[in-house]
Amino acid sequence: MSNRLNRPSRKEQTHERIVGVAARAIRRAGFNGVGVADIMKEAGLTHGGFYAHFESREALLVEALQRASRDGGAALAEHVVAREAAGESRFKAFVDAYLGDAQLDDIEGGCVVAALCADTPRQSEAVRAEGQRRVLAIVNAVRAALPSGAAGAAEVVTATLVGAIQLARALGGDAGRALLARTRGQLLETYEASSHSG
Amino acid sequence: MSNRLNRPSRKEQTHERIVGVAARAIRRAGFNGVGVADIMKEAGLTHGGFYAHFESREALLVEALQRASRDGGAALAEHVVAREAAGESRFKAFVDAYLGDAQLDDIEGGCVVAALCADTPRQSEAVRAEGQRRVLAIVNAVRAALPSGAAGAAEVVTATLVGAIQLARALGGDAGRALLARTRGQLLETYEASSHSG
DNA sequence: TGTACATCAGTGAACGCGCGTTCACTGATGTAC
DNA sequence: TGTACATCAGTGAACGCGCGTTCACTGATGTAC
Repeated sequence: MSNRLNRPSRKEQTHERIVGVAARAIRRAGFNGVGVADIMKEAGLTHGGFYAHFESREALLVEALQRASRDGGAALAEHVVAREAAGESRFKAFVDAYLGDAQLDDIEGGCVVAALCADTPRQSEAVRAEGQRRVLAIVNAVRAALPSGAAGAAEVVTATLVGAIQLARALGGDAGRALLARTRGQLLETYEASSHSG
Repeated sequence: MSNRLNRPSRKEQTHERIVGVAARAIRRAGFNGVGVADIMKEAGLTHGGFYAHFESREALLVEALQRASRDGGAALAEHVVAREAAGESRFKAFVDAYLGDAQLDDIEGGCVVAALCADTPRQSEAVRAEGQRRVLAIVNAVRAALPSGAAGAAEVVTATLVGAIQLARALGGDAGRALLARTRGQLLETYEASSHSG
């Protein structure tokens, strides 16, 4: 709990720091790629204190998914707002940010659904449930960014965005950047045009 | 080596059986989700014999990726050939097979790129290199299935297919099936139409 | 066809290691007076 | 403001377990004569 000035307590600050580290770690290394001790060490702590903050490793994974979604969404929204203010269409700003070359190497700071959705069906019930919420969240974000006439395409566009980033990362380097560029072009052509004609 | 009748030796048969089990296991449970002992047990063997067949666990992963790609591709091709013979367009047959409802629950028998491409950047150099080849292979398969006028869209369509299957599996159940159905419709509308008009 | 022997695929115990989790303890924090 | 004490966040050693890997051995296979 916070103290009476509503400032986060020391423990709350530590808790948030651990979750923040974990949110990046699971995107970088996957659910099974980092251990409790790694995360605590990266947060500047020893592993023994972990269970004062979380009931289990799995409980941390659930919090980390939410946090990664929040952080990733915030970064994306910031980018979109800036580009929209500069006169770009919202959809173009969204697509350029989501499929930007900077996303190729920034797995740990990027979209949590792209990084982990293929792995959520293999996780425990609690993690799967949180994964479902993260998928719905990104579909909604895409719907809000689409031209109004194309709102029905939110799921397909989300699939394209998520798939393209994954394929580009798997290819890496120039081949990955080329795939991203082609996908950006195709998405804008398909869905911005459809909103003008429909 | 094979004997002089060119029949696979006992050891070769066992090797292939292990690789086949592993090809399914990595799709089901992920690269980090199954151990050497699990795979050997599922192949009806004890874990001690593993290193008579593979230099390391990683070497098995590379072989399993190739094998999963071959098996998944063969199943898909069979389906496409049958539907084409029944008068369907190749692209519709391909999309309906790849995004069929049966794919929702059949992760271990489905597309290896959809199951594992998000995880390959986190693996060793050898596995990543094999992952790149698997991505190129599926892009080529999609290109061959696209209407000739739309061949340039092979990468975007692959991204959509891979992303859609992953999102559908992460959502599961009715929501997943609905996403698949919408994506099938949208892909046919977008790319079969474009081939008629262009 | 039958026997003797070399080959070799597969067994199962053992290894060192890192994992998630527990717990008795420490030392800093912050309240009470 | 200063001291005494209770609280509690974080420490670090220890646990049981399962992992990838190794290796001495076994028993079946198949060739030589």
